[in-house]
Amino acid sequence: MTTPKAASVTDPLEALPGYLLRRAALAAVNELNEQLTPLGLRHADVALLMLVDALPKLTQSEAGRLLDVQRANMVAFVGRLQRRGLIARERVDGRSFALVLTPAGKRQLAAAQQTVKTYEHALLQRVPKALRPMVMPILLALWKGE
Amino acid sequence: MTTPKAASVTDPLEALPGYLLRRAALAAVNELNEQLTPLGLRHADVALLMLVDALPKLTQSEAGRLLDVQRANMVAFVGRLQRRGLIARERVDGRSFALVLTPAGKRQLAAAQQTVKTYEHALLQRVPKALRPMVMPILLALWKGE
DNA sequence: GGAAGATTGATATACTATATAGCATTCTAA
DNA sequence: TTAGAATGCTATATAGTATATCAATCTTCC
Repeated sequence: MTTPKAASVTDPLEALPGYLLRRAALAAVNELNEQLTPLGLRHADVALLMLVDALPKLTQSEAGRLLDVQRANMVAFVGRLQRRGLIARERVDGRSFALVLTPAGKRQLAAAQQTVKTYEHALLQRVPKALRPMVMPILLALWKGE
Repeated sequence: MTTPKAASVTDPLEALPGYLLRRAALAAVNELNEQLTPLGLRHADVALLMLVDALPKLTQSEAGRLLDVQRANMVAFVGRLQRRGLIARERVDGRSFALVLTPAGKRQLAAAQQTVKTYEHALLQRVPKALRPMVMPILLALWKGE
């Protein structure tokens, strides 16, 4: 009788909440990215589009702060979406612009929202019903300490 | 009276569990990495050390599968820890080796474990006591659907 | 026992995400 | 009005991750 291997082996990392948090997040983001590929978008793109849509007159660096993306990295990020005609920059100031969605951007966002909605729903669905109401409070607490 | 800005703005992304999951995980990993810098380790290093310690005779590519790291990327990863004298490779097969901790590796791991323990504890502490027992089940469910 | 296919470690390579430093321009506050 | 802060930007570096491919070795099945 051979010793059963990998399958039955106990991974000690799975006892660590921080590790689970990271693995769960990676798996989830990858899944979302896959589902977004038909739209030619990545999760970060959709996040920015949603942000710009929800917070009109949002500035490029304000968006960066909300998304935790360096000012320097926002340039190419926004630039790419602008080149694709999804976002426009409107001077609001001698040094900053407000980001706005173009009509095409709004359409793309609407499509992406559908995907995201389905994805988020499926994600929650994985959690046993009884625990589901605790998901958001727990994740918020883990992120910001409430 | 001016309109209050960024601080009071409602970020629509914060209503999405998937987004919270990712942000929480990023924040947590960054925090752990900071706490590990005195040891010259990154979170992934510690994960591998823990794995190798807990699962003796673990093979390089088995470790990769558990950590979800491509075989190709395990080469440099393990190589770096080997070059630092923390891990050794023992031929077990014409084509594969088992990974084992060197004495120095065991010492480094012990130190790292302390850091990790403190970190994991602080992480859990952020969650209100009543919700704490649900953290692990929820994260496991989000990751693997139970 | 031998051939076909799978597995392992490795190399090369590329792409994404992210971080820092520095710069010119513009705004804000003392 | 001047000192300091903020903004967008460039350049650059690093970490993480992905794919394709290779030679050597192992496994399976006839």
